[in-house]
Amino acid sequence: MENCIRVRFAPSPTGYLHVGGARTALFNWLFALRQNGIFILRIEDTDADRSKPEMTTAILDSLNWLGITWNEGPYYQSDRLQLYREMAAKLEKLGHAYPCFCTPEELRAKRARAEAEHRAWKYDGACRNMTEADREQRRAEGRKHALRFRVPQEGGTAFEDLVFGSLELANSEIEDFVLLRSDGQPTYHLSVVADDLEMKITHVIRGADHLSNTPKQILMCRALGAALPRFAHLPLILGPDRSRLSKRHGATSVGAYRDQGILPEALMNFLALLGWTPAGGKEIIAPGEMIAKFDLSAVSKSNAVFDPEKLAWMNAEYLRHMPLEKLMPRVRAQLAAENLDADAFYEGDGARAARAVELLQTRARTLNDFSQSGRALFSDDYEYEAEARKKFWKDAELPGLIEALAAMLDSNEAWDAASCEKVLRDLAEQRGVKAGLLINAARVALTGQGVAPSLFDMMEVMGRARVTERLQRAAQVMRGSAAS
RNA sequence: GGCGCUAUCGUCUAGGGGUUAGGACGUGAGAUUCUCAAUCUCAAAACCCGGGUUCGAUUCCCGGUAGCGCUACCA
Repeated sequence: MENCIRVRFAPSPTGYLHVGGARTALFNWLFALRQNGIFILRIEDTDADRSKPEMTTAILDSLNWLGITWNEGPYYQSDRLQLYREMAAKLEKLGHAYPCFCTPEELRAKRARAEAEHRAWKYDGACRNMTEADREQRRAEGRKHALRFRVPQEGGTAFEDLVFGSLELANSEIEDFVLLRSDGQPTYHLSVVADDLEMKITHVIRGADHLSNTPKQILMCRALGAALPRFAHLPLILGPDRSRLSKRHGATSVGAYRDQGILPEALMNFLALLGWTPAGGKEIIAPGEMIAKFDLSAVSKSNAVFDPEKLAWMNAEYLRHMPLEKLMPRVRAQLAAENLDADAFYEGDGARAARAVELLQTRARTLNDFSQSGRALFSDDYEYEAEARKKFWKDAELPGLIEALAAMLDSNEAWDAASCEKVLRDLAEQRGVKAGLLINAARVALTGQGVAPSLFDMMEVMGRARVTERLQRAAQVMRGSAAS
């Protein structure tokens, strides 16, 4: 396995897993599976102030929920500080790094001044060419120092990105960046290179926000005499206003979509299509097919706006086409979260519970719809929507008609959708009213809503006792509100 | 500001020197109908601008513009 492909996803636990991170994880995962490689999870928690352990848990949960699995890790950078210090020491010994005694305050001041004078600011190398004697003296004074990388002043750094193609940056554009903070903590640039090298990462697949960091990391690899990994940068995911996705765009975390009733397979499919088009152009695509078709060279170079509308459509698509036996457990879990129990409601008749779910299936956009707009199919505790009452209960004859309907249904021999429909249509004809009047009024009676599945299908599922009871109750309510 | 990257319908995208510039979401209209979905049909909707190369550019090159990224002792 010497030439094995190795990739990693390296989130920092400073927040929840957002959709951009999830997409990066997904592409790494797809690539690893496609190439028969190893997918490593690494937690970049070197910023002790901003990292939160509970965020790590949340990130792992989100990845698990999405079905993105890893072969190694999670590794924690905070456990690997020794490695970074050793690498820093090696770079310093080789003359590729030097101590910098400038304090953050001094640097901030210089930067502010440069900005005020509209000059471009880059670390000025104040400590770059300090003599060893000077360094010793400062150390003797007890002054803390950071360690900076000595960037070559000549030439440029070029690399071939698997997505963006050949790129080059003049070294003069790169400042002597910090490797080790004055408290001895490594910075991102150090730890990322140390880990990618030590973990023998072959392909660095990450967000395009790291594009401009890449030359720095390449310079470090070269200084160390190490082989370079390949790089593939992914275009960023933007909010509807084309700015980088952030909290103010509403739901951006994977967990938020889970809470909205989005299916993990729908979110995965949707994310896969953000920046990548599988050959063949089919949009609904199962993980196995994604893996088989995944190709970094087919990844787009331009940023993509996250469109929740399309996600919603795709989720509905998954909901509609999911086999009932797969859907049921998810709906049960969703109902349970709302303290509803389909099986108890249907007295243990699983087939009827499933039939109820089926009625809602083509109409549901999210899993949450089953307990929300579908509530009356799983609970006797539901409310009549004011708008529905206003629209469908306004006819003065309705209370009598609905009571008659209840009575006729109650005494009708058969109980199925077709016979319920016949009873209702016969009644409508007898009384000389349109069937639609009764149907719509009855729908509101049975569900409290103007919008619901087909009335007769619902009657069949709910059963005689419940239907007649709900109709009678509705007639009472109609009378009550007419009187008041 | 400096440096870099990117640029096809509102959005995700396909395509590519000669095409009626294709698909999907969304939008509009219609069919169906017990409401709403689903389903089916149809429609409107795009090559950022300016130069060059070429018989011919949306496609290739250059410039502009715009958007985004980086510009931390954040990652």
